[in-house]
Amino acid sequence: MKVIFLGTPEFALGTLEMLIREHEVVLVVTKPDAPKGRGGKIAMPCVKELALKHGIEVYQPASSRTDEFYEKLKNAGADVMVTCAYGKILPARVLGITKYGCVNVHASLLPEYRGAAPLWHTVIDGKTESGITTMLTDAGMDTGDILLCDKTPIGPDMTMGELHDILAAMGPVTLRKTLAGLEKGCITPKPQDAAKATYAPMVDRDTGHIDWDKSAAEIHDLVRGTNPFPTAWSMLDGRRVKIWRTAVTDSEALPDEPVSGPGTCIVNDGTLKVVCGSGIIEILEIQAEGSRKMSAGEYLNGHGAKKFK
RNA sequence: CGCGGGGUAGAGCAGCUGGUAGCUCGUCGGGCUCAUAACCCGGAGGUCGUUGGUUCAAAUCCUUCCCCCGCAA
Repeated sequence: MKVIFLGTPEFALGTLEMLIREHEVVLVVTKPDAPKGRGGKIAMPCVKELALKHGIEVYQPASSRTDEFYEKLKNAGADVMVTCAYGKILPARVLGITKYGCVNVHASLLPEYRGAAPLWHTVIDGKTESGITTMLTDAGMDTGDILLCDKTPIGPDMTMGELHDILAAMGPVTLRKTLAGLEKGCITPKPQDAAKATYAPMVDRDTGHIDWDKSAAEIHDLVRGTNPFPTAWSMLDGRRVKIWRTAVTDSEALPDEPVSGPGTCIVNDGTLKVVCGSGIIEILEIQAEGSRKMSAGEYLNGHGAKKFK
């Protein structure tokens, strides 16, 4: 099939690769180049790099609501549009310009976790299962009819980054089946059960701010759900630290003396544990500002640890 | 030039109002012990990121470059 691909970040890479290999990608639409990283150097989306490597035309509009956008996509003469983490909403009139409509590859089990950041929220909420859902894009936010869905389990210590990689690899597989099914006409789109819908808003720095009043399990889920970005963080004795990896301790090994509430550190034998609203969490990997990430043991060799705030 | 912190023994840090370096962990040897990742004693290990300069003397002040990181976008 002739395909227009709309996507931006790394998550979309595998899917685009599959399309290039097995279909004819006539146009790649991605976000404009933007300042990135320290120093604010301008960088192109990685989807663009891949497209250019294969000599595919790249279109980077600032807005999708213009006539130019509409004309551009319509004139590409594609059979289907595929979106995968594009990052912009498509106006309804654009959705109808291709024979098979617009297929979205979404990283959650719809109708759960509609929206921009399903990967993060799935892990942060402590879910034990996720997957890839392909759907027919409609005017709403991930509200279209479901085509296919593949599931994958989430381990108790899996990070958002790990889930990202798993689902990024599953995306092309599910999409391949979806496109084949659409072509043969053997897929029946199923409406979503709106009553079960949940929403996954964008994550930012503040998403990773640890609230020590929460339970050890909730904090553990936040830590892995924000790893490697935006990373869970807290203030430890007045300095900002990122918490990279944690473990929920099963024992209630409280010290003899009474502790002064959530956030209190328990340092023992090169291990760093923290009292939470309920339960105790062990910090395995930590990073102070201006320093690289290190094990709790290494950190304790050079720093003290009294109280998180 | 977006703002800022930092590069000192294998690891993490202190020293930085100038006088050839110290702490915790690890490591090596010895001791104690029924035993130990515990404890005691002792040792090895650093051209203090790089360049140039100031000075009788620089890890410590100024300068060049390289690298790491936090924040902001």
